Amino acid sequence: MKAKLLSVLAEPNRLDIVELLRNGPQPVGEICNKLKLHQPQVSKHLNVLSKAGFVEVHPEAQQRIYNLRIEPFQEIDTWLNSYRKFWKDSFDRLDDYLIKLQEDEMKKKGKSHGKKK
Amino acid sequence: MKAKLLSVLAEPNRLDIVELLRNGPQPVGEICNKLKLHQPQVSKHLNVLSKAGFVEVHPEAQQRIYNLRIEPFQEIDTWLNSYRKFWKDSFDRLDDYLIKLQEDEMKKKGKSHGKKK
DNA sequence: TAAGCATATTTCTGTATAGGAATATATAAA
DNA sequence: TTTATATATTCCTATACAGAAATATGCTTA
Repeated sequence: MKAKLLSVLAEPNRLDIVELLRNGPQPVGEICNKLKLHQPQVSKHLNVLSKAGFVEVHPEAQQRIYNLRIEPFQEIDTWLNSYRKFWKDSFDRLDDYLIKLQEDEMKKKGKSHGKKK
Repeated sequence: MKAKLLSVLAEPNRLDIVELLRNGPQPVGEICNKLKLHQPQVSKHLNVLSKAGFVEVHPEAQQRIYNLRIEPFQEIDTWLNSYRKFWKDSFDRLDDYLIKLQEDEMKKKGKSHGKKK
């Protein structure tokens, strides 16, 4: 995972553009109108998004229709996966803690759900 | 989803710190050594991470042990969810396209898997 | 209380980049 | 071929922020 990929989405207007494009492909003008941004800025942001692989463009007459590409999101998803193990461990530890409380308090019945340690 | 959250991870050294903390809690000095960073910079990055909720600290004698918190990652995960629908639609459209090719080519058997349109 | 280690904070500087304004390019229509 | 529309590009400026160096704070032990 490169920080560069995240930095592209870390700019508020750029993130807005990406979120807008979730609804489907849009020409530049539409994006300007909906987000109340000036055209040159939108073009520049789209250029950055394009270089990072977040969007692709399809010319249509004088318009240029931009749409999202899934690959970078999948890359982020894959990266997040390496943290899911960490979450699970966290929950295991919480689980251990709750079970310990339970045992300390009443020492009567064993655990009812999975526990690793 | 706030761009602010992503911007915190978009800084390379900060991302490195986060990735390091996946392996477990670490005192500041350890982080400095392992990442070859100067202590004041690490403290400042940790401060940013802390304010954004990515880490929490537990003092231990003169040391301060930092560890990851799961909430911001869950937030990112939730945000990514809203793009999974988009992926699915993308795959559906690819599916449609492949099916259409297939039909155009041989017009014999119907589809064998889910199709929305 | 003094001394030592671990960490935090402050100040300064350089750099990257987002936005504004003007202009260039490309396609379509008259 | 001129004009209009849609988008891209260039140049400039201001701001945010990461790193360096120096210093401050806090905890521990003698």
